[in-house]
Amino acid sequence: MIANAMKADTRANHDLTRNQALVFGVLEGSEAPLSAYSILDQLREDGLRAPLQVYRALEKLVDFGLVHRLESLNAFVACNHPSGPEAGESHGTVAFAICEKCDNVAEFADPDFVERLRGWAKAEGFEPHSTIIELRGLCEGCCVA
Amino acid sequence: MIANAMKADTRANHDLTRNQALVFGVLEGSEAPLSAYSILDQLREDGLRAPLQVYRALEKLVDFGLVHRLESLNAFVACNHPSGPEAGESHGTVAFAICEKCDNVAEFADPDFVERLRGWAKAEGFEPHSTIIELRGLCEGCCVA
DNA sequence: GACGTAATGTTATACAATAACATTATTGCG
DNA sequence: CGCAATAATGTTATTGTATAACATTACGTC
Ligand SMILES: [Zn+2]
Ligand SMILES: [Zn+2]
Ligand SMILES: [Zn+2]
Ligand SMILES: [Zn+2]
Repeated sequence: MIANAMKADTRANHDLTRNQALVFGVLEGSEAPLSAYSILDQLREDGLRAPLQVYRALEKLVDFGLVHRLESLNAFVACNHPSGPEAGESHGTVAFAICEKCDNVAEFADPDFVERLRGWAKAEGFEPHSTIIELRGLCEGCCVA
Repeated sequence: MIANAMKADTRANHDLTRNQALVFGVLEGSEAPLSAYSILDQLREDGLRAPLQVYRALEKLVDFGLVHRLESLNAFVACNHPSGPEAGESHGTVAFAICEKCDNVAEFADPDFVERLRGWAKAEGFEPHSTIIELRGLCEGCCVA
């Protein structure tokens, strides 16, 4: 699968440490976003014992652009951008659509939308260093049901 | 002051209970967003003892549209929409620009980019029930300094 | 006054994140 | 290699955020 090859690449590019690789692995294998503590629970067998070990790995992974933090959930997801993590996106603005029924998270970036936000900021003299956009609701599958 | 009169009106319209009025009062009097626990600290003299008393009041105030929750801060602010709380805004989409130096929060609503978001959602079949937009950065005053 | 509903008070607990400190790899260089 | 700088790890304790569960009290309505 091409997407997996790409992910393996970016992972290698960043030379993930053991803990980072473990945490990233759990997130990659999960459909839904996960809290740091539930990640920890899945890594007890691998020797992780303390929340801090997970939080430290997450911090790096977020820096690398491999993982996103969802502020409205206090949870984390592996990057699932259509064009792959870091394809010019990792340092751009991303938006998330979070289904409250099935926990699916769709990730997207709309340049026009971002441009409009930037326009408002500029007019106000506000200098944004990060932008959080999270839609909560029902995904297509859960909407009809 | 007209703004205060307006706020008093909306407060009266909702017939705030004692605890709700106390919590709202603290938020109105604060420049920066406040956590539930720091609100509680300011209300010990008034008889409040437990976090739940504050959280319950906050839940109602958010429902009324008098208060907003900032997801990226785990904190709350009194509504400061230009046209006043509930001026057609309370059930619309609002965005926040949060200064990380002085803690000032600017609240704004841009119908155009809300429309654009809605367009994306519709195309994806996603039915949003709430939208979170938070810009983190430096406000005009802190930007130059 | 009896009933349903909403608000309140209280205690205990769950969940999320960081502080502080000791230890161990890794890397780059003289 | 020997050594210093840097980054990653491990561990314990603590702080901060939010809710569960249950008992009680006020309030509107018939
Ligand atoms: Zn991404
Ligand atoms: Zn869904
Ligand atoms: Zn508002
Ligand atoms: Zn500022």
